[in-house]
Amino acid sequence: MSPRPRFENLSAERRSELLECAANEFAQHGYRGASLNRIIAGAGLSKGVFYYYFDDKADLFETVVAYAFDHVVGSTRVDIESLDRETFWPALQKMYVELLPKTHDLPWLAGIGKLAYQSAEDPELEGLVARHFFDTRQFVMNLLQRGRDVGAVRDDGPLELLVAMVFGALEASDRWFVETWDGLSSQEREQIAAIVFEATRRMAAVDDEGRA
Amino acid sequence: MSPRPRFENLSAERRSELLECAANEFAQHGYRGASLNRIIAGAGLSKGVFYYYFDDKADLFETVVAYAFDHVVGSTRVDIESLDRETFWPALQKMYVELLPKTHDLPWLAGIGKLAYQSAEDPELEGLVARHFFDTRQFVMNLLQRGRDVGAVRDDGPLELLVAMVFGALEASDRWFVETWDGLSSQEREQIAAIVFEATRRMAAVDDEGRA
DNA sequence: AGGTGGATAGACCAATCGGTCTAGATACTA
DNA sequence: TAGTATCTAGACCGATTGGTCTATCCACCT
Repeated sequence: MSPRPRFENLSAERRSELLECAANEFAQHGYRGASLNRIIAGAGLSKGVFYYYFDDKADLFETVVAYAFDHVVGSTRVDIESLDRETFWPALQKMYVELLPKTHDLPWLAGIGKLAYQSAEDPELEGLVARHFFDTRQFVMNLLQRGRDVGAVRDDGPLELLVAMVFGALEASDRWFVETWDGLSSQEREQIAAIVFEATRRMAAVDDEGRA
Repeated sequence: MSPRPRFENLSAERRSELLECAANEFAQHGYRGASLNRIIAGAGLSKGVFYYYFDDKADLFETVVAYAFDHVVGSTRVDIESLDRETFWPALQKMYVELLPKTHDLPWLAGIGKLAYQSAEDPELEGLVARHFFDTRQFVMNLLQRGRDVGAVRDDGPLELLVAMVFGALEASDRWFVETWDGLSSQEREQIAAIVFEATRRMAAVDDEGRA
């Protein structure tokens, strides 16, 4: 009865086709606005087969969110404890530039991330996406807390606020990047990515680090 | 036949009740996800009276957006040309702290702003909200461009990118503020508002200004 | 050949969607 | 009192929604 094990039996292509088709629909129209019928038709499935693999719309949404989060957090591994005052920001920069191309290759990723963020408050979805969202948020919180402990991150305000602002700025830059990506040379991309990171660091770093 | 003049005849209470009810619904569920029936019922109107005052859902949405934008831009007047290197950031700070309480009193404001932002790409809504959105964006662009001209704003990247990041960070901080507002003393509010502004300024200011 | 369970297709359902239309209430004018 | 314009109410419409159910097909086993 549980849909997930069944779904794993599907061929990887059909799985990812459905998931990315759904991700696009969700990213474009939001959870409620997304049409399940459109997703199913778009992925070339019949009603029957969809409901054979999934319980309902919410189940699909959770799977999509998990799929998206796996793409991101699955590719970022950092040993927080090993970071110190000197290595903190360079390590984050490395993480950022490695992660950035993904948001272009998988343009729905940013959309789903934003959607998970805002739908964390939707009562109908509460608890479904909460875990994934909470995990990621917790990871970033731990990261910045470590930054504070080693004296690399400012500590003159609530940590949650700082996390929110960093997320917000990076999300906005991602959106800009996705729109502009094709018109940029790889050289420009690197250059601008450096600017984005540096600007974000200025916002979050302690005063001493605020200078280049 | 045009709905706007008629709508102006309604009592101010019923007008704002409908508009804010609609704003909440739109902010929560997005344009497509918002239920017109729910809005109408929530505002205590009948189908007939609604369609007597409005053409359709899109018309209502545009009115709501205009209502929200008026609240914001109507209360901010700044003579861009008069800003110079010394007065630039202080003037913006004054603007910010005056604007901030509004996002608490009118919590749907931030939601509508974000919605207008993202629905500017929805083909069905194109042109409807575009003007309001474009005007505001243009205003901020002009503002930061002036900042560049007088040497107060960094100019090592695309201006659009900088605007996007500033918007993103401030929007995120707004969201945090709305959630946390009630638990803060007015003293804490001022203090944190100062931190938020200072962090944002660090991101956008030229290096010399990055220091307190 | 007959049986069994995984997989698939699509007709079908009640509920809801945005939107239309008619009937009537109210109020002012002639 | 009859007429007219401004409102208000809600029944009603076709389309679409998320979701159910039955029939069939196919592979494998005996």
